[in-house]
Amino acid sequence: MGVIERREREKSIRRDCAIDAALGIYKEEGYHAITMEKIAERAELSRAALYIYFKSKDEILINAIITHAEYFAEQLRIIYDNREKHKHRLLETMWECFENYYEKDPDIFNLAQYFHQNEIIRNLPDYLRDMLYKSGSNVVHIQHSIVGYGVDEGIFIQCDPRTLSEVIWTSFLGLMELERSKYIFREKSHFKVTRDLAIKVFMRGILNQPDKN
Amino acid sequence: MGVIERREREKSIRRDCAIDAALGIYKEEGYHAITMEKIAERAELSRAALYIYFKSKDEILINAIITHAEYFAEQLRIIYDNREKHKHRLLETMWECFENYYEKDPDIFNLAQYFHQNEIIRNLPDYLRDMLYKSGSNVVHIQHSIVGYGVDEGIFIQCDPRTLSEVIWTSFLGLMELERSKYIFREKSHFKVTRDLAIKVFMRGILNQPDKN
Amino acid sequence: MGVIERREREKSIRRDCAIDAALGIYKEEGYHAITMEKIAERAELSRAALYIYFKSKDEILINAIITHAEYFAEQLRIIYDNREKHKHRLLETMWECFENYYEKDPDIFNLAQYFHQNEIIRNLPDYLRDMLYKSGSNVVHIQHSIVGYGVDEGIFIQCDPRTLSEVIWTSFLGLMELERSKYIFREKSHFKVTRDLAIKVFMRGILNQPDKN
Amino acid sequence: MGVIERREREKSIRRDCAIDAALGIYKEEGYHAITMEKIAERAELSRAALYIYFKSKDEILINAIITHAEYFAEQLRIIYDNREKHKHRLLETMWECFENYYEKDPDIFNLAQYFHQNEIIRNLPDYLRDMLYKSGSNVVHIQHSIVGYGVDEGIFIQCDPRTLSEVIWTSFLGLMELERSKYIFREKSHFKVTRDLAIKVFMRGILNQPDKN
DNA sequence: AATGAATGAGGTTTCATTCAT
DNA sequence: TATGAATGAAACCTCATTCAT
Repeated sequence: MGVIERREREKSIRRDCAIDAALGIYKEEGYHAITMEKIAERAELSRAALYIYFKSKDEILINAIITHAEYFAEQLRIIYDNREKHKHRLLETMWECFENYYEKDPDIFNLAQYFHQNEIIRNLPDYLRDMLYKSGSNVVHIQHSIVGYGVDEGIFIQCDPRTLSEVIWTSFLGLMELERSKYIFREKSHFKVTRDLAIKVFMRGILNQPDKN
Repeated sequence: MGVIERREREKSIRRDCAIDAALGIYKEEGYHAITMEKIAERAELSRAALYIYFKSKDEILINAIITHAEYFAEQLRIIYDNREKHKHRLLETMWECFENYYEKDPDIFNLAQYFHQNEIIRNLPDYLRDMLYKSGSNVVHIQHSIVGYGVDEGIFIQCDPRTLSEVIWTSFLGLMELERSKYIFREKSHFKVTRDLAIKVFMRGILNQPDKN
Repeated sequence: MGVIERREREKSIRRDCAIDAALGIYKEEGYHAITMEKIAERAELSRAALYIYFKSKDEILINAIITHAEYFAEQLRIIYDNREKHKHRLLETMWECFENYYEKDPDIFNLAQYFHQNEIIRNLPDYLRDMLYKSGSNVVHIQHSIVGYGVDEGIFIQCDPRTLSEVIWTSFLGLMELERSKYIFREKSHFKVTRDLAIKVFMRGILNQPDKN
Repeated sequence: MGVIERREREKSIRRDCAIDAALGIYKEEGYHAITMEKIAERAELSRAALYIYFKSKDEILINAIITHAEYFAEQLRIIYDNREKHKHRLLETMWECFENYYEKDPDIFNLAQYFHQNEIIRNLPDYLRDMLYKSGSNVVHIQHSIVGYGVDEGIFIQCDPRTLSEVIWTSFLGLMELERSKYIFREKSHFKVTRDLAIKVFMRGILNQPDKN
């Protein structure tokens, strides 16, 4: 038993190695540069060995995304569990959580967005699509719960909580996309300024009594 | 003379054909599926002929984006020129313009966002990067002007117009990114609902006297 | 008649233009870089127009070589015609002629050698091979005559004049090949020194009474 | 261990196969006809497999040249090591060595000359240029040593040995170039006659006391 | 006579994946 | 379990040449 367990653990370590390798490449050289050869090299494995742990290249990437999403879901759950405590700063707390998620690993965040595009998903085999879907649903579900609480408590404006949840997420996404395309449009230093204004505007729009804040 | 003119027109038509073909493929099969062979086939040209009209595959795509951006800039300019008339619905008018831009060809919009990513731009030859940059700057410039007007007139909250312009654009971008990843998260019909709430929230946050609207 | 003549002359000028263009490219960028497009551009003609004056790309190049060879043959003929005068410096005079030929246009000289390679010639259509052959024979023939005179007069060592003619030519060729590959083996400044020693050695080997010189 | 060794040997064999294939094509169809597809076909490998063993097409050819040059350098070294023994026939011995080198594989010899041309080298990546350069330098260096010995011992005429070494090499090169272009100018059978005269003339020019020989 | 447009054929290289060992 | 070797399939791009006008 001990042997089997150890093996399982080793296997799991190797999987993580490969996932990290893939992300490292994404970070340094971009999506196009992720090749099985490079992943293998970084993970100190042979290319063929990767296929022992993963069925395909996409599976590696999807796993990277899911791992990250799980962390995100956890953080959101913590907020929900302590919702009473966060009552007076619910929106800010959510944003901070989003930003943590992003900042923990901006590359993986972007990779996730990349994969969530229609085009990519369409060409995925079913089982990977399902993995992605489940992981995404989970996150969405907790977000809904938090926003639902905010609406119920009269913290947010009165509306359908699922929809509002999407709007909040949306406003964050847009900011990140701006950040992503910063190269072409704007100097980097300006980003924080834009972010701050975005939050301000947003709070004004969503909170029931923005003045109070 | 007539001959030269006709030739120019034909040439222009063929260029457009190629661009359309590329977009068609993007629409149906996604970015990765765009190959010179497929473009050629759709445009009813040989692969080699494409290289008469464009120096490279990227040039085709960049041209698609720029053409579209020019249309967008034009629409924005019209708004600016008639800013007095739009005074009472300035934010809505901008949003409608954004949506028109998006809806005129959602694929090209997405393609543009795709190309604006750091990773992609980094690997573009200088002359294409410049084309993209100029086209982008132009749009941004007009947006700034409109928002500047809104701030000056006290329609929008008091703040730096360039920053606010970015925030507005950002909020739209996020919505579009949600739309893009709709496949995984949500049923399509829900999009409009989310959109409407987003606008409402946003107007509340940006307009000086949201009640009046 | 005048019209026809003028046309002929114009045609001839255009041909020369194309030939010059091809050589210019060879000089500046090397054999691989010679493309019909570049030739056309330099000759201020369209690519298609080149095919009015020449049946193929090779024909242009072969013509370049032949034109140059004719000049060479002429110079050799002048030496032969004045052989009595050159009696006391016959070998030097020949070498000087070779060097003039080379220096007039080193690139075309090298191009000629290039084309004279088995591989290239084998793939030439018959009519071009014949042109090359005739032009080459002509040069060889005059060289033979000069060397024959040198042998008859006892200036050169006693041997078959055709063979000796080849040996002389050979010794020159080798030097040029060294020059051609100078990049890899040697600093340029050293070339003249090598040349001078080569001539000295050679005169010692060929002349009947080298001391006298 | 045995496994690793065997693998190494097999790998080496495959590399040689590819090199041989390339040379075979060069021999039969000329430089321009060398394509990766043909090499692969002859070496009974896939095109992609070639890229396991070599980084590029040029690398295959350069390797062919270097392998051959190493053999040449070895032969020259043997002469140098036994220089005392060869004292009375030093020049002839060198020539014989040159001819062996040439005859062992005339095609590779010609290919080497081809690559040593300025134009070709200019477009080579640095690491290949260096390989070529090192291999060439090595050969040149040993030649210099031998000729240096000949000059010191008073066998050759008194002069700078490096320069004389180049002159000797040059005279051989020229003969080979004649051979290469034999197709156009002369019947093959005549080559030996020319060669013999060339050597005779050359010995007369270079040796201190040609009569003695 | 002249040309813009078009193309067929071919070139090098890349990469995810498989398989024998 | 692990891997070195191998490959099929595809991608982008080039160029000499032809043809309709």
